[in-house]
Amino acid sequence: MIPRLKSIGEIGRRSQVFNQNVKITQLGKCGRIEEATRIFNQMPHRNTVTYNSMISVYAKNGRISDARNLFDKMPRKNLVSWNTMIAGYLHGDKVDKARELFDKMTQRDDFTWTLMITCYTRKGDVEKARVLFDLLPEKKKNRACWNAMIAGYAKKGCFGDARKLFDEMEDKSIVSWNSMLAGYTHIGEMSLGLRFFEEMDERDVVSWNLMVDGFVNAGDLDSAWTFFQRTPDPNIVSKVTMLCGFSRNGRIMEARRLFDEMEDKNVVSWNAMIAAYVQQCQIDEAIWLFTQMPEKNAVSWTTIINGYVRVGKLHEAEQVLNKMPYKNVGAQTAMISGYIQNRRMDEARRIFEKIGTPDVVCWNTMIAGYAHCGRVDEALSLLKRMPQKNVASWNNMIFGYAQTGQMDKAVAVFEEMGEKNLVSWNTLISGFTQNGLFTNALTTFLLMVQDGKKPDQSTFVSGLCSCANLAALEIGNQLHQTVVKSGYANDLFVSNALISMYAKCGRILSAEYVFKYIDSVDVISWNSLISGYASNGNVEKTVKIFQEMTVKGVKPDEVTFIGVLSACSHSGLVDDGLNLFRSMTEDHLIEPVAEHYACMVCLLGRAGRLEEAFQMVREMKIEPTAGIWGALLYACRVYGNLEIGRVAAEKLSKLEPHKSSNYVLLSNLNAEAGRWDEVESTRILMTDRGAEKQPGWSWI
DNA sequence: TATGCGTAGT
Repeated sequence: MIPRLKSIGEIGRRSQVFNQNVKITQLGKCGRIEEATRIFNQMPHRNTVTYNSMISVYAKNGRISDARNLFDKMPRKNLVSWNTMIAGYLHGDKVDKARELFDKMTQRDDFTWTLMITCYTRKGDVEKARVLFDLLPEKKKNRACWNAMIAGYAKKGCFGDARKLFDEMEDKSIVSWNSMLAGYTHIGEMSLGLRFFEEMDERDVVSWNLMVDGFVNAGDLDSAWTFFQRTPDPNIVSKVTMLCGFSRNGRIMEARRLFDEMEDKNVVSWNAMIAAYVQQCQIDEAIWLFTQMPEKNAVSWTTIINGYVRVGKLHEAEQVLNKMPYKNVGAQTAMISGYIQNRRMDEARRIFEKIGTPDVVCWNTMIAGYAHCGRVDEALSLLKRMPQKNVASWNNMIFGYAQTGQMDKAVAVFEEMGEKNLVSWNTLISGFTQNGLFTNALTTFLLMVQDGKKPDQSTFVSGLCSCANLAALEIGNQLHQTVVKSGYANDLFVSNALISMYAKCGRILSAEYVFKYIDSVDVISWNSLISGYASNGNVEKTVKIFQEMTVKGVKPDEVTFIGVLSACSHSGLVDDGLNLFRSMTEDHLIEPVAEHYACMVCLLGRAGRLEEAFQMVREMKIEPTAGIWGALLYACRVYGNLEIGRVAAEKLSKLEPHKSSNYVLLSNLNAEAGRWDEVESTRILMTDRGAEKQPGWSWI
């Protein structure tokens, strides 16, 4: 009797453990980690599967350290426990940790190998993945390993290597075909993708989804929609893919219709819909959906925090973060970005320091924050502390140095870093351009192309801007041809840079030609053309285009007025200039900046109306810059006004103590007035301050 | 009932 009773108890206990294990896994799949944890903690008996399930739940929900703690303290590990922990590291992007466990294992199965290979391919390190693949004994090489390796190559765009393995593979599965297809669609090679898709022996819903996603990413929403509608049995992923396609193209109504028609909504589809509204800054609708959704996960909370950050409601974002049941790194990073966007670096830093193990995105956000506000030293000290840097970490540092004009250090970082991506090159090139090192910018452009990188919008804009400033028409022309060949001819930013380049190289008709062929011009296009005519000295055309712009309902901005006012100044149209200046402040409510004042001082000064110019400088709301005093001093020199000239020279000697031209102007002014003693003292002052006159250098 | 390969959401 007694043994039988005991065994019934045993059976009951086992089935209870079994059921609870299932429950833990199910809860984990819905992101209900707290409930899973509670069940786990309250279980009177646990077996190895219980621990493995709980580890997997933690790892897949971003709580990798909780997973590891459990792994370390569990009583009896089996091979699945080790594999699950490696899978956790794969999920959390921690290759080194995964490799550490992999190396410690005394026994490995096909799961172990596939996991480790995938760890490397996710990082794009196909070489290391291939080493493992080749090390793997033939009898353990199953389809999953092959597929992982093929997918690794394909995603990196190594179609040759992928195809070679694919052709070698004997028992191809639908996953093998889809892995190849994903390579094409991911890179945006949609014509190759389409050809491969048509060659496929069998297709499943994933194949169709890949095509839809590929077309969405390529911006071809019509084809995406066609493929979506042709999909035999669209699943939730198909619908979310299409929904995001609409959302990314601002077609929120169509996205919403798709969402409303979905009968099988899950947490991802809710999150996607919420994200769509966040992207449109329709935070109220996002919040409404958030309150309505049946299950929320970390992504839902993070999306809402991001939404509030986007519309500048930091206080609300803080409240959401406080209410969030388990604050993951992603959500805290969203909050950090919010503080950074509002220049509240100390608060950003406080949150950052509280996070136990910030991930690479979080570190990079912080570093980028410091770089953007010019606090490069703090950025650098974080970079040094960072356990694992990626390309973006280094890129942020390059950006920081470029921002603060330290191009030598930017170059040093660029040379020190290992793998460089397009952003690394672009950051360096635009850094050179912004710091006036135009030749370096163009040389780097060339090196980049030689390195096999394809220039993009940003590269072309920097390159063209450099040509503009160097008046390098020939290179500019070559760049224009490359722009057309690379398919950026319809890009607004590139077109604007082309207008500017042609205008500054004196080819105003070419500039106008580019302007005419832009689909929808923006204020920058108009400004480029206006400044182009202004700097070519054609005041009639400048004003005419300005009028055309206003007639077409484009609102001029401060740059527009710099162009128009400088044209007036060059042509001596004093009254027109004064009227425009008044219209700018009174009709267009544009607060004048230093450049506007410099134009006005120049305008009045050239006309000899020095008193008015001086009065304008004294009455300006902002601190006069060296450029403004310089313009005044120059005018005083021309008209021999010693009194105002001295004031201007005095200010200039404080603002630019090392610039020789300032002293030369004052000295010439004194000489014309016959004040030879002053001439001498100015020259002594100039030598004392170390301002050397450069031969052949003129103020203009 | 726990772990791997191809598709969706921050």
